Amino acid sequence: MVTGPTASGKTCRAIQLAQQYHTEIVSCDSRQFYVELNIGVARPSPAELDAVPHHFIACRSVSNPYNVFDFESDAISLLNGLFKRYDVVVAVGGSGLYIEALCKGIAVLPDPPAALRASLQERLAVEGIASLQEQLRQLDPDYYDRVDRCNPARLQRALEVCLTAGRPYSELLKQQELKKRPFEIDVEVVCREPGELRSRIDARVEQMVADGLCDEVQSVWNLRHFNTLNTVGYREFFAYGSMKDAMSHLDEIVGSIKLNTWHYAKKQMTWCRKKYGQG
RNA sequence: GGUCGUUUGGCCGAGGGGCUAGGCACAGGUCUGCAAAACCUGCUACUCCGGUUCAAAUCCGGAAGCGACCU
Repeated sequence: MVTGPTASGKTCRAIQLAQQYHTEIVSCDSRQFYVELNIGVARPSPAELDAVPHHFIACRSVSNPYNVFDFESDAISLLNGLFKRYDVVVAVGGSGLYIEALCKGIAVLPDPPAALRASLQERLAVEGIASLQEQLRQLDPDYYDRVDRCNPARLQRALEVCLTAGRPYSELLKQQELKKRPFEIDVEVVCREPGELRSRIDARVEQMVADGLCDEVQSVWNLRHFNTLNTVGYREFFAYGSMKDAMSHLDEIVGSIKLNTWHYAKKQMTWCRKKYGQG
């Protein structure tokens, strides 16, 4: 497993390893799954994809979103197949949660009905966060004690599971055992000095623009309401009402993309530090 | 040289005698189905020197910087 912050050189390292072991690559990148997203998510180049067989690149549409659970089951069945042919398989990605799911498994939880999700969303808007907090406190006091109570996303998630299952979310999580994978996992974190990483990010953003990022954004403009497009490199354009409007502020957009990418990289480093003691 | 105005943290920016907004940046962190998401914590500044006052970033003088206009 090759991981690390964005723009650290994971793709390159993964290809190098895959060639060394004469094997294939499984991508664990929550944005490179999508066929519509290429330049802005730094998908490996055609030459790179050609050099080593890659899985889970451009295999889905933004309008048909994916989630960690789906990824975990797809990845495990894929790996079961690959391990019949290879002793080693290279996985690569910077999406921490996806990597954790692949390495350790993820709880099997009931699928909440879409209507429930929508109604929680509406309650949040109408009644405010306190209402969700109070309900969670009643339905799952244990989880209430340790969640980020000000985080609507977590509150909603916990509530939708509690309400769908009829049991506390924390209890369902506790029942999950860590899966023992039928293979060993070595994690390699690709590290860079902060200053160097920042320069690499800036240079990569410039390159994306030179490679046609604006055209790509234009091509997904009508898909912007999909959450998958709430992504650095795209949302900075969507903040403007139209592509034309955005283009007249391109310098500012490029500046925000660089900064937001840096923020993202820092969060990834925090995650790697906690999970793997590096980064 | 003169007149008027202005000076708030790394940056923007409110306030305007005691309670020291807010935002951004920066630093650290949380994490089991939207994760390139969402959220949390830290960071106490009022140009300088005097004065008035129990108390001054806030009022009064002066200095310096900046700006505008005048000569």
